[in-house]
Amino acid sequence: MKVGIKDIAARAGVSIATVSHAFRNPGRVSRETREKVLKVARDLGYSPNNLAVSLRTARSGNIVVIIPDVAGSHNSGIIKSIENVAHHRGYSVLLGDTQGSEDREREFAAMTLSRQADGIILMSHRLPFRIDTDHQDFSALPPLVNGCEFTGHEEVPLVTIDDVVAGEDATRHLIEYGHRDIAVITGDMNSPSSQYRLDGFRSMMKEAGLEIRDRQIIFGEYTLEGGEAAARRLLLHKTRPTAIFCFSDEIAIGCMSVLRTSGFQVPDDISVMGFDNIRFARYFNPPLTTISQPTEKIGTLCATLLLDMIDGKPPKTIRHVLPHELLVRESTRRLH
Amino acid sequence: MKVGIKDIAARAGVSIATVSHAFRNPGRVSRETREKVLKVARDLGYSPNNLAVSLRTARSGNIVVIIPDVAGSHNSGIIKSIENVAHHRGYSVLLGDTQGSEDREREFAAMTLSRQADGIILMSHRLPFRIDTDHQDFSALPPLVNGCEFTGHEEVPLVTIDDVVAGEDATRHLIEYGHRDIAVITGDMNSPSSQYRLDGFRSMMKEAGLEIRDRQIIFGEYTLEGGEAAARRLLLHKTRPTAIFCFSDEIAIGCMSVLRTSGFQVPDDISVMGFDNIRFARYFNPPLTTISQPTEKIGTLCATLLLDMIDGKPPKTIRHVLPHELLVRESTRRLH
DNA sequence: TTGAAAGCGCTAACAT
DNA sequence: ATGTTAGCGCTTTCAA
Repeated sequence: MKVGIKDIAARAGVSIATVSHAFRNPGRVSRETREKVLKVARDLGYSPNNLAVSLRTARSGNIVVIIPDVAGSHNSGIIKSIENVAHHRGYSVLLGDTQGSEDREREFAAMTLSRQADGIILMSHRLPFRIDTDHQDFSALPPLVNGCEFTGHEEVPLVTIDDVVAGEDATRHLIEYGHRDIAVITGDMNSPSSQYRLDGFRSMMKEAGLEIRDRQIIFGEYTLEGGEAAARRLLLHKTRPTAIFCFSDEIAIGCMSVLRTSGFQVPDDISVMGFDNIRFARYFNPPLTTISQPTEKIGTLCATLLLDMIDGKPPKTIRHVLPHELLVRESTRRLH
Repeated sequence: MKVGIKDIAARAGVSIATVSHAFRNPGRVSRETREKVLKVARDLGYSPNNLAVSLRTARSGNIVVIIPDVAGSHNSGIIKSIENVAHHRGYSVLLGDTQGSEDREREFAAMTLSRQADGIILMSHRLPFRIDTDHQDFSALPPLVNGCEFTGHEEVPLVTIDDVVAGEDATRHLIEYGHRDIAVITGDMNSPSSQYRLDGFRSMMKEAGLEIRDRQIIFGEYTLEGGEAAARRLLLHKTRPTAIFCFSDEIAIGCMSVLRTSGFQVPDDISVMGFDNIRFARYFNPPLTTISQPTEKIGTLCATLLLDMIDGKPPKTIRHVLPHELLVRESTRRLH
């Protein structure tokens, strides 16, 4: 039933080596034998067993992307562009949705050790290997690029935006709009990018001589529900901010929904600022002011870098900082 | 550098068969040898070459999900739940984002032929195989389950909702709210589920004795931009509908955004109804009235069915119709 | 231009 | 309980 290279060889009256060459090394086989082989292959409905090919060539043709949540709007955009370049270069992508679990990060990363994947795109802040025990040094790591997050290892190629500056830009916008009482809703603070954004917020507030009330910094998580919960805590207090800087658009959307049901108008009563510029941001009511991340470029660059590494071309630059952009729409309002 | 089963065998002073058994067939090896083997394996940093295992066992441990757009909110939710059950059952998922291209559907499906995947979850309305030529009959197809769409082949296990009834339910809601002038914005009409929804709309309108103006059926596509474009066409005409039934939430969101910028209030001037109940639907302003699809259940069932098939357990039921639900929120309004 | 043969790393039937 | 051995399906030297 399942036809292999040797069935073709038998039927075409050539050796299996010739069949193999006919496919991968057309130059080493005469035109006519090649055509004969190809025809027989077609007649027999042959399709190569890539497992065997991979075993032999030590190249699986897969890359694995390790990401906390496939369904997040920002993430799925990145995945899509990764898949796109991978496909163009003949690779498939294995999906590693970790839900933030370090165990699962490790499991997925182990697919390179077990030869099921040739490299890793890691959207996490922790390296899924024990450098000290599993690997002697970084050169022994499988091809790996770190996207959007920073593991703390300078040796690992990195694709990201400048979260500190982005945090500053967002805050500056609010300040320029006359806000003095600015709250922030962070995402998971285990992630360095969240810390950087908060650093940016703090430095800009300080620069403007504005006071930061600890109570107005809500440590949340990167979800719609996180935004809701945080907004509720914010509204509870006697004094309320005039603007809220949310560390993701999803947080902002969750937050705005609570504001609305609590009777607040955005931006008339409270300005809300997001982060990411997910697809939905400009469609929201009101359209979301946000920091735009170059989602597609991030995915494309991660994949390109990784595939180059797999091909033996180490990246010229280790640290790739892509430009972000402040997008002022209608969820923030100038005071007075 | 790369340690294999035979390195362990050598170091532990046993045969490679014993090493293999120590891992996969612990009962067939004495306690002490097994422990010795395991220890050596750990010391040497052994990790099995799953390519070799797969080649030998003829089981890749991968399933491929073929889906038009990974980044679509409805889709990514399904993928996430597929990934979840796959992972629990020891499988990985290969991502097949096709952007609607039939070629790419075929390419991804071919991964089963090339043994890189053991089965397929197909979110498309066309079978990526030529039944006549590639395969004699359906029993020769690789394990396959069809999700959310219908290929027209009754033999292929199917997980879906009843789109006709869902279309009727949506339309009935609008009619019950007093609307007589109802427009619809469809998605890609190549997809049978779109056709079914439209069938449902038509039959319900007819049942209510309401007139359907052809001009008020806009054939669009399942995107935010599709919703925008369709809404513009709708608004252009002298007479306007009082309600718009959109075939996806994304369409509805695009549509509402155009309504808003054109000065219309939703639902005061025009009611808008979505479909899918994506995560964002209830957070929208106004919260979206929609038909809820059991996203997670769809993914879970698809994966379970497929994995069972791979394990040699053919599904008892071929056609799985999951319940949908009308969710009345605030984007539709009772007339008068 | 073609073929013989070794072997990628592992599993599993069979033998001991 | 452990070992021997024959492959899984293919690529790739090396020789003819």
